[in-house]
Amino acid sequence: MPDPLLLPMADQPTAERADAARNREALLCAARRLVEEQGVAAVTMEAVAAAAGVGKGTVFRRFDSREGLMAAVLDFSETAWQASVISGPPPLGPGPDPWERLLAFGRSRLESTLVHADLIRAAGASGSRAAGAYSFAAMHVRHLLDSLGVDGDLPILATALLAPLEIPILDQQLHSDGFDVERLLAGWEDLARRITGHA
Amino acid sequence: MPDPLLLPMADQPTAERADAARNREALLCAARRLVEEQGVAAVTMEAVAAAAGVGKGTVFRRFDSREGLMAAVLDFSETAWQASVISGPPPLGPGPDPWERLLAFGRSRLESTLVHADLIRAAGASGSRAAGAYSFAAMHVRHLLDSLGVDGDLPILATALLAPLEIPILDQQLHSDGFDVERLLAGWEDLARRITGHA
DNA sequence: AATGAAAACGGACCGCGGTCCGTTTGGCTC
DNA sequence: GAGCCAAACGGACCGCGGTCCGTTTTCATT
Repeated sequence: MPDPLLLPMADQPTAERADAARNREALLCAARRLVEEQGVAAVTMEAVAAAAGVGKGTVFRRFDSREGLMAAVLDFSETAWQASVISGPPPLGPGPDPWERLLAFGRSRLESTLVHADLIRAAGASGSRAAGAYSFAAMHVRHLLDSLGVDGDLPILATALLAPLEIPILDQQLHSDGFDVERLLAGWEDLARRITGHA
Repeated sequence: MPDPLLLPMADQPTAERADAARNREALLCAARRLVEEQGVAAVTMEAVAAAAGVGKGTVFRRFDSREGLMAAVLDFSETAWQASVISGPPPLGPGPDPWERLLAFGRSRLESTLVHADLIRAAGASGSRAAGAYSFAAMHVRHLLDSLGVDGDLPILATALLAPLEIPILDQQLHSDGFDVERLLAGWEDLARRITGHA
């Protein structure tokens, strides 16, 4: 019988077994290498499995699907970006002027999305949103809007601001419509001005 | 030697051969039936080919890919909707008040997108945009914005208005964030008000 | 009607994402 | 350390999207 004094520790429901954790790490590592050496298209589940020295079934057990694996790879880069938004230097990081911060956010988000475009596309539905109720970006924008004294349905307005920066919309504008990045950025800042009512 | 007097007629480069046209029709027909009887997921290229009584290769020859086929099926419904926007009854169709028309457009577009959601997802990148330089919807919104006297980069502003009505964004808001359709619609109208500067 | 070349056809074939299930392994308890 | 069970493993297997290429059909020309 387990000691009842040890039970209330309430660690996570069931931790990951040692071999499982090791394999997860090896797989993520192999996937990252494949992405940067041969591009996203070359990242086959079988290739990743082989590169990590495990069976194909294991990849699926750890990441559910190719999209899940891509999302995990993406998360790696994404986390660094989030950190610079939360605690980096102004104007992107915390600073006195929310408006400047919003502009910096838009520019940074646009760049970051374009850099990881292939990965985001490959991550499918998991490419844009995080695990929690709101994605990090939505929460942040909502917060900035609040700081700017905007009133209205802030979660919805935040989405309206983020939507034109999502990959499907960017793809259309850049590749079908032929707009260039400068124009998109200027347009986005205009949109932000109209939504916030900022001078 | 071909008669030079007949050459300058300049009909379309090369018309579709009779059997090809017949098969295209049969395939589209079969695909539509499969969609409405068994859902989009059941629409396999092989299934469509079998239902139309042709070989699998023919389906690809006519529609390039599954996405292409889906886009063709979608186009069928889409055309009817476009007609009602162009020449239907107000407020969606032509009328005296562009603002009311814009609101009607948003509502109608949202509904239509949700109704065909599965098909649009299956049509991938071809799901949202048309063949020409601008999709029909973008052109229409751009025109309405112009009628309302909005100034700025109208193509970009039109995209900003359409982006929150695209499937990926709707999916996130409806399924991850848990917003309901009423709220999305109210939010969109607010967005339209802010963008146009309408009272 | 005969003919010849371009276009269309069909189905075998390939690669990849995803599943299944018999086998192995890690980490408990005694 | 022995023994047990849940968890993890691995690779054969399946279905589908997409390609390829030898065969058939259409149609313009004569």
